[in-house]
Amino acid sequence: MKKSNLYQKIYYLTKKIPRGKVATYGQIAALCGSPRAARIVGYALHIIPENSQIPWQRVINRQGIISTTCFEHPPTLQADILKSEGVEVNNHKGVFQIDLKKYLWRP
DNA sequence: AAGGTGACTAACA
DNA sequence: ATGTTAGCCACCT
Repeated sequence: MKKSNLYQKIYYLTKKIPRGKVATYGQIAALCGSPRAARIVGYALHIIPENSQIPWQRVINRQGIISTTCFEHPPTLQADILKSEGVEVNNHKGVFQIDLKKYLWRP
């Protein structure tokens, strides 16, 4: 069950992202104390347990773009959930983008 | 055990 | 501005 301390931190911090806000992979990594572990954050969310209660949809890349490739969690679904939480998601020709100036979580 | 991979970034050309 | 390159580091095979 227990993966690694880093993963636990990632999941813990992701849960702290408030509704209506988003965070970037690098941001989560930095809060974990590993500023260079952005890719690990992505991987951690990729293998996220289904019943984990973790708001994976609130984590996006540095450009404010939804970058999931996971078949179980497609960008369309992520965009829908975010919109339902009050986050503006611009569908720019199949690329879902969010205004980080407005919606980036600032701890 | 060792090499490959990726829901990333920042730095260059 | 857009495309390419190189670091990154825990997990997977």
